[in-house]
Amino acid sequence: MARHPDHRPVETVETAFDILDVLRHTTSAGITEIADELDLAKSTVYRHTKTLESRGLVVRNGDTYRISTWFLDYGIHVRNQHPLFDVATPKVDELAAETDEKVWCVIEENGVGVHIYGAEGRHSVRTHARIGKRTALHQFAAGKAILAHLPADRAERILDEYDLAAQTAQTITDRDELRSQLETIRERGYALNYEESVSGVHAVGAPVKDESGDAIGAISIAGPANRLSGELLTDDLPTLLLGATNEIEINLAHS
Amino acid sequence: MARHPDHRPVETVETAFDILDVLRHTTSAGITEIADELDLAKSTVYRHTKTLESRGLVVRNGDTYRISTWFLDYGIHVRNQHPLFDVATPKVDELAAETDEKVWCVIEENGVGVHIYGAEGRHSVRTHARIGKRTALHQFAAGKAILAHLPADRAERILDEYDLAAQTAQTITDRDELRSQLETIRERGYALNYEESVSGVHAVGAPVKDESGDAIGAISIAGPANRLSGELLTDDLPTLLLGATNEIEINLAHS
DNA sequence: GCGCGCGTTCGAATAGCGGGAACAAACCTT
DNA sequence: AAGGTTTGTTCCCGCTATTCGAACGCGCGC
Repeated sequence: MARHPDHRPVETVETAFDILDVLRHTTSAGITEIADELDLAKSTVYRHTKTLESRGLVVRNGDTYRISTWFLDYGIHVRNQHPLFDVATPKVDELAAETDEKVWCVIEENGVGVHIYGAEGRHSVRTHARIGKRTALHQFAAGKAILAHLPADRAERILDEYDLAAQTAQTITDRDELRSQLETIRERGYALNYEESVSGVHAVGAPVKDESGDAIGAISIAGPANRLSGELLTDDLPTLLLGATNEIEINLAHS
Repeated sequence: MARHPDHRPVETVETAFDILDVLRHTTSAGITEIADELDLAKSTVYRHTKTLESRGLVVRNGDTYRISTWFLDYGIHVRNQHPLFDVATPKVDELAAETDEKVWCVIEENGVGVHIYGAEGRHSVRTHARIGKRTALHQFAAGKAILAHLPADRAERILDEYDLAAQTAQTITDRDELRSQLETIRERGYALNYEESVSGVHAVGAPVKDESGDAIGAISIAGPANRLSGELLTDDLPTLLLGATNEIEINLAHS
């Protein structure tokens, strides 16, 4: 495990997923449209698309194709078998009912945060977040909570890779500032987000750690900035949230 | 469109998805395990898996791999952009709140029913249904409602293909019986399910039709057999349900 | 400590992928 | 109505990229 052999990827597989990516971004597209976009011969795209269609992975609608609900089956399966899902879901529901705000369960995968479950409170804010949404870890409360509780070298490598892109004017883009925030987060156990991912939205996030103390995910509570402020944001909600994540960690260890 | 050209599929793509299928069924597997299952050389599986990993489509955990949450992103995207999703979701929630039972939104794709959204009522039965679940149309209320409102030739072709496999002892396996039920369903506008998909569970299903009168999906209400019986099952719930699907159809036409 | 089993690497052979050109049908435009 | 444009579809050839099998090195457990 030292050398870099030439690991050339299987190009045919890459083009297949390139095609699927085009279909994912364009809702529905035809053969020529895809071929133009990817700079491939029509015949190549044709054969690939027919292959995917025969597997049921894309669905034909007249002369255009869209990706099929098999991906929903694959995706929900992935989510449901994640160790955090079963134990976190009921707690997320509880938190949403108690706080009346939007509550998310986020896991870490390859250095990004993935929203795997969300519960609506009665006064939930509507953001563009949705199940499956991937967000850079430094841009939101749950992500920062995860980042702060990852092994130091992994955290640094993740920061190297994603380079602190800004999402709003408040997003932390300075590495030193982020480092000191992460330190604070480690000390008090939870993270705050002041309009760093969506303007007008504040949030609290707390990590869910495994036996070795590394974060495998996080839970967050988000709401409008004017409602989530003062002691509610810095005391009441964190207390509630930490209680929940603590319970989740215990259940996680015994499952 | 008469001859049978030799439509040979792209085999490399097929093996890639064969690998993904193995990973989907086994939670997590190693290179050799996959290679044995598929009768492929270890080196082939190795290269494919590394390709999928470099795209983030599978995730490595020590020496085993699992499929990644990208499929959740793909899948939820497919669901959200389905025309039925946005208009059906609020109605499904309403029905669940009003009836206190489990309510599902199902769409038809390639002759199978796909559960794309479900809402819990306070007394929901727990079945093995979940988002993304695919079910043969003849086996459940929503599916029969769809089948009854598909163009006759398409419906027949679907029945040819799936051959009326039984799910419980009550599942309709006789084609003539099914045909006469579908006729009844067309007349009264809704379908009933007496333990045909899950023993102990009854359900009502009604189709959602597009402008041309063909079903694109259906909504169903399911609950324990002893609670869902008598006039509730044959009168009250159908009335409620048909009101909802009617509204959905109107909203669908204006969107 | 020895061996089985795992992931990993390499090279070689061939089959299968990709491209381009040509066809057919549908669709506008005129 | 006719011709031009664009689409999906088919065919075939050449070359490359995929596949396989064998060999290596490592770690785990018997």
